[in-house]
Amino acid sequence: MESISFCDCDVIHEGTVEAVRSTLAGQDEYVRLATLFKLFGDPTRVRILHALEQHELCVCDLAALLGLTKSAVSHQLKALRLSNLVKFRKEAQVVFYSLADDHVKDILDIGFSHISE
Amino acid sequence: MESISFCDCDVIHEGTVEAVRSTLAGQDEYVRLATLFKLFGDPTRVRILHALEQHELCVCDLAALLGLTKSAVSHQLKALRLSNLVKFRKEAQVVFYSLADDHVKDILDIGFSHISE
DNA sequence: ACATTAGTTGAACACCTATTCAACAAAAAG
DNA sequence: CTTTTTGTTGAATAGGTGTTCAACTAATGT
Repeated sequence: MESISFCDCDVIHEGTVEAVRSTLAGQDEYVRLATLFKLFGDPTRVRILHALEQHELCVCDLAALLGLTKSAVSHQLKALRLSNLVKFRKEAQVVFYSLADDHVKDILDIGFSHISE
Repeated sequence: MESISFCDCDVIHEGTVEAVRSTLAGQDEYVRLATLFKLFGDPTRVRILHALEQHELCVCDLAALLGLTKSAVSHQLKALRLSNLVKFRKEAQVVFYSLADDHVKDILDIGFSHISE
């Protein structure tokens, strides 16, 4: 019993596992990747993002469009803002939100194309 | 006060909102979209998917590679299987998992390219 | 037959998350 | 100045999620 117990089983395909291991990224990268996709993993947020893909909108516009409270929209926009998926400009007391860059649209598009098959 | 209260505010840019509304998909589509992205929204699952992108692996391989129990891996693989993101073949008592199609790799790639900027 | 191993499963647990509510700041309008 | 409205925020609550644990099946080997 000299084997280091990485897991609860005798390892099977050692060569393959080591080959794959050398190609994997660090844990941090997967956390960042998951954090990104998690933002697309909520119906309300993808609706907000898809709406903003069409046109810049203020918080009230989004609330009216999606049937939500301003508070709910604002909370979600904060999450999207902190991850740099949306940007905003302030005009008087109205805050207009829009997509931060084309990457967001690309991710939405690839998702749409996947679910329609 | 004859206005229908879609939300807790007087609506602002009615024309824009209606224009955007006509381009949006049904709620079901956003739920499906979010369900898809949610599967990529967990560090363990994206590590599994990225490993399977390199080579097909059995449950023990994945457990050893990622430092997880077989149970934890199996639970995640079940979720990925039910959404048709991975497929499997059984050889004796060993179950080999691999990516279901190239779409999975495409989604991972676009995610990686987004976080590296 | 019996023991061992790969894999699955359901329940339990702790943790996270999305919406609601109430309170608040800031700008506009009266 | 006072009121109204957009927008943000923090606390609270309810629902969802990932891992662990124990029990189980199926296939292998002795």
